[in-house]
Amino acid sequence: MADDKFQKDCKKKIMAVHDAMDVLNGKWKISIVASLCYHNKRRFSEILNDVNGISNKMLSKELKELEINKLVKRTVLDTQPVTVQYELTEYGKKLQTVIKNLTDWGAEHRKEIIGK
Amino acid sequence: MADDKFQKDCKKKIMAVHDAMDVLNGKWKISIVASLCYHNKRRFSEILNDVNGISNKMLSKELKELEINKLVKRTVLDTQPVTVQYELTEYGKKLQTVIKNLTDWGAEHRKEIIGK
DNA sequence: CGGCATCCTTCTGGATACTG
DNA sequence: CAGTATCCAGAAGGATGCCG
Repeated sequence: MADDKFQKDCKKKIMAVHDAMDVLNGKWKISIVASLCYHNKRRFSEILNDVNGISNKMLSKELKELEINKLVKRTVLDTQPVTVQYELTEYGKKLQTVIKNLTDWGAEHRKEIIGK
Repeated sequence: MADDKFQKDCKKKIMAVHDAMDVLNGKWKISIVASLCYHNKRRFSEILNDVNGISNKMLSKELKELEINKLVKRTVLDTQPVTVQYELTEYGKKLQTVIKNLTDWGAEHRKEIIGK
């Protein structure tokens, strides 16, 4: 039946979404990507300041995971003392649309809660 | 300086994204929303089947949280035995764009990993 | 500056069984 | 069918201190 095919298609899509979220799990990962999305190149301490409430341990850990998943590129500049720059890879940049949508939705959502 | 304003704007946007993810935290919430996004009206056991790997406990819990945050509407139909229908609220439907973007990205991402 | 190591608490979520 | 209850392991994540 065609229903069957439709059903299977939906499951596939839902799994795709789940896969996407697998890479973006953790309390801060999306915020980090957002920071890099809005700033292009960004240093460790700058991201630490961008993302409200994150600890250096978590930033370090989640950045590493994002790097492993090829969303983020890490560059060490040999200044004194050491400076490290992070940026989205071409692949990571494909999330920009998602981030922007989430930004809009989040801003609206905030109004919705504060409104009460 | 204008730089200062830009910086503040970015922080606001990043916080908005974080707010959004606050509502969508948990391992399964986005997948559940995706299921309701692609199916419109959906029963408890159907979602259980849609979302691969979720337990009834988690489904129940996360649906409740989504309901509290006004993303999902729950309707009990008085059939025998009881049937419960879930659907996105108008507000929740505003996430459809995000879900669709994530679906596309997730599908691509899957290729990327399997390709290796 | 950009981390890593350690400790410790809280939260997450799976398995299983039970209820109206 | 649509949940709830309990039990419990392991993961997440905060605080703090140390290092090149």
